[in-house]
This record gives sequence, C-alpha cells and structure tokens, in this order.
Amino acid sequence: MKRGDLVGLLAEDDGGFTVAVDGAEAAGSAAEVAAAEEALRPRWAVWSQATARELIRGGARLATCWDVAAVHRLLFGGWRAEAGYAWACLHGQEARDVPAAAGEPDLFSVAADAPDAPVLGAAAALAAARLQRAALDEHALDEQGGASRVSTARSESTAELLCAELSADGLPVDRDAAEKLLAGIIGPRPRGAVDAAAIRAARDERVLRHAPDGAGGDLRSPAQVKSLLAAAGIDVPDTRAWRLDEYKDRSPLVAALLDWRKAERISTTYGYAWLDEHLGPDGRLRGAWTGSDGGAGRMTASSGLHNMPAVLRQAVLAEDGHLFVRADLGQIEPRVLAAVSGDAALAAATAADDMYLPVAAELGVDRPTAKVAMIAAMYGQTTGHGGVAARRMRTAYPVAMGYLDAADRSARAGRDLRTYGGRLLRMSGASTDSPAREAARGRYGRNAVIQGAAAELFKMWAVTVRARTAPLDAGIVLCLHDELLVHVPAGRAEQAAALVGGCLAEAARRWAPHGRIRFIADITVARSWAEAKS
DNA sequence: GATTTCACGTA
DNA sequence: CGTACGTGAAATCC
Repeated sequence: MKRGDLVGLLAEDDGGFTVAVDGAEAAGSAAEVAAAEEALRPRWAVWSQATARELIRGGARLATCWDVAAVHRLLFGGWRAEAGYAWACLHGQEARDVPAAAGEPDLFSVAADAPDAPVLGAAAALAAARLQRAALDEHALDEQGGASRVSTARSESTAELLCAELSADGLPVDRDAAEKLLAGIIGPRPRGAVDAAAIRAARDERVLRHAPDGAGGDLRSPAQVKSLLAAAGIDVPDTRAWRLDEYKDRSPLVAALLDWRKAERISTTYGYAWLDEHLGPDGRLRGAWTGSDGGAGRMTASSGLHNMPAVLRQAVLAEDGHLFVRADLGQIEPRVLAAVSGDAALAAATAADDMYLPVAAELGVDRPTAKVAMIAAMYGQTTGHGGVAARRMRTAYPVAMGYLDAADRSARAGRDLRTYGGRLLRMSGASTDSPAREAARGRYGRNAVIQGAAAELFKMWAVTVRARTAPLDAGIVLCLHDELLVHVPAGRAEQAAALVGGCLAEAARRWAPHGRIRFIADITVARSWAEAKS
C-alpha cells in the first residue's frame, strides 16, 4: 500500500474504530489510527464527517479523506447523504447510466434493487468510495474544460475534516471584550428575570416616548409596529428596515425604532445568552459546521458564526502569543465567471487588481455602472432594463453572457445544472407555474453556477491552507464564504500570510488548470478580526 | 406543539 | 443588486 491509497475507516459505537483494506477489516483505537496515518498517510474512506469528529475526541487528526456523504452531495445534489441512501443511489446511478434507461430515476425503487449492503461498515465505505471514484472517472470522459471532478471530490471531502476541526476547536473570542461590547450596546448583564424585564421595558420606552398620544404596542410584533407607525402618519406595507430607512430623518419614532431593532437583535440573538451557550470556558466559540449546504454547496455554520454582527468582531481576539491571518478573495464572483465560462475577454480583465476598471473601459461606462451591469448579469436584475451597459456586456463578453443565459434557461425549464467542479444543482421538480416563479428559478440558476463554483474554489483554497500551514502550528478558525481566518503563533504570522497567498495560486491551478484566470486575495495580519480591515 | 411569517445578520 | 443560510419571536395552523 502506498501514500494516498483508499483505506476504509469507521467509528464504532464503543469508541473504537474499524479499518478496512481490501477485504480485511481490523479493529483499533484512535491512537492506532493516528499511527497508521503517520506511517502510511492513506486517503481514509469514511461515510461522513462523524468519523473525524470521533477521531478528534480520541486525539487523532487526519490529513485527507474521501467522504462518501460529501461526494454523494456532489454527484447527486441535495442534502440527504446518509450511508444507506448514498449506497443505494450509487448503485442506482450505474443503472441510470445504461443507455436504454429513460426518464427520471426513482431513487426509492432503485434502493430496493440495489445489492444488499448488510453492514454499512468500514469495508462498505471503502467500496462506496471506489464506486464514486469510478463514477467520477466515467464522467470525466465526456467532460471538456471543466474542473476535474476527482479533485473537487477530494477537496470537498477534506473540507469535512476541516469542518470537524472547526466544530471541535472553535473561534477564539475574548469573553471580557465581548461582555464589554455587549454592555455598551444593550446594557449590563441582567441580574435576574425581573432585572431583564426592566431593562427591556426601558429600551422599549425610548421608542414609545416618540409615539403619538395613546399609541403604543409591542415593538416585537410587526403588526403592532405597523399600527403604531400608521398612528404616526406613516403608512407602509411592511416594517422592514430598508423600507423605513427613508423616514428616519424626519421621524424620531422611526429613527428610535431602527436603533431599537439593532439593539434588540444583539440582545436576543447575540447577547449574554448567546455567549453563555456557545463560548466555552477556554475562550472558544463553537458551532456545528457542514462542508456544503443542500443547494449550491457553500459551507454552513451554526451558533451565529456566519452572521455575527460586525461590531462584535472586535471581540474575536487572537490568544496570547498568537495573531490572526485574515484573507479574503477579491471580486471572486466575476473572476469565477471568467473561469467557468471560458470567456477570453473577461479572462483578460482578471489580470487587473480591480477588474471592473478594464470592464468599464471595454463597455465605455464608469466603474460603478460597469460593476452594476456585471452583477446584474450574474444574478438577474428585476428592476429597470439594464440600459446601455447591459447591452454592451453581450457584445464585449458573449461567452460569459451565454453561459449565464444557458443556466437561466435550464433552471426555468426545470433542468438540472452542474457547477464547474461537478456539483449537481437540482432544478427538477419544477412544474409549470407563474412567470414570476419561473423568473425566480432563472435567477437561482444564474446565481447557483457562480456561487457554487466559488464555493468549490474556496474550499480547495481552504484545505490547501489547512495542509500548508499545519507545520506552523497554525489553524483555520473561521471560514466565511470568501474569507479565511487563521490563528497562528505570532512569530510565524508573516510566514503563514505568505503561504496563504501561495495556496490560492495552488488551489486555482488545481481547480481551473486550463484557465488563465488571476485570483487575488487581500491578506492582513492582526490581533483582532475587526482590526484586519478590508 | 409544529409550522409559517417577518425580520435581519453575514457573504 | 440578486442569491443563499441561521436565528429568534410572533402569528398561525392543526
């Protein structure tokens, strides 16, 4: 056996592990798995992230894996990916590939026909991984230009290891700093239920004192807020912040309400209860991470890790003797569009640090107009008709526009799409319905091929950073769609920052080997997440 | 009690 | 300038 060979691995209920190599299974401890990892460095075939989570509990970490659930989501789309389902679909797919097969495969009847997998253990995980690998190789024969799906499968798999580590290790948050921030926004920590109610009432009163005589109501009830505003002469169809924005300068009530909403959001979602629930005594804020959602394939995180209000980032502080390397991808979506569509003119524009400048020159418009035209093309505008810039986009970048239009048409018609890296984007099941719903599906399709491809590139970058910075005792502590936060011993921060930039070039080469697309990242070293400005 | 709606934070 | 997700509270459904 050599480095990179597939070896089955499964966590058992008793805390032990089972390893499978060519027909033979053996039981072992986490320490023994770690020793095998050190000596052989295989690509561990696992059913899901659960195995890595158990290994981490046992003190062992893996460099790479083949995650059957992650690859299943890539091949088949959607979220569902438990072992039995993945096994059944894998066998169903073979049947579907027979040319005579027509129509939509019925996954449940296929499951009934699938060869029995009486025990979905380590050996079966190994078998499933090999079948997935073979399916990917088969697909590769009729692919042209797209990213290698095998490399996507590997990075999506290893991203699950990263997710298990993110869940276990958490994000460094300074409790004192966080509590001070909260005190400034929502007041001190309530001493009890009565105190909490008094603080809440005082916060409400600062809005209600601007209300007309006799008007009042529960600010937490949108219907009552609507009535309250009506009493003040403000008629709105709903009370969303963007709709109220235009009234805030002439109505103290609206201004106070919008301020109240911000504080209330912090108080209810990111307040003391949030800290108590998710911030451990070790100063790490933990949530559950998944390598891909059920849609376009972005990573997800719970415990508010992906929607923490910007003001609270000041409390995300590197631990003593450590610093953060923060890196975010610049203009990732138009650069991804250039890569996945193969548009030579748009590819040329990616050579610029700010690619909207050459695009603006090409379109003969100013930069803001060019940016809006590009984003409208990628996401499908609903307001206005685009104007001259939109029309010139078609002439200047016909290949890129054609790619987006094709995705739009497929989605409208309910035809499935695949991202550049090979993720199935399920559009089927759409029935004929209103033109508005159909247009919405078109926008979803346009967006998904870009967002999904960007997610694949991002994960390739992330797992590359994970591998290359591990020798520096550095660790990724947050992934935020196009942004990485790496926690690193202070003396190695500059070295890590340089590696992160190199990793982007490496990941881009692996993801888009044929393209001449330039990807850029803004990389800074700082003690707090907020400090590292973009 | 479970599900839907509204709202809003992030990218 | 659109899409996505996670969250919490109220409203609504059953």
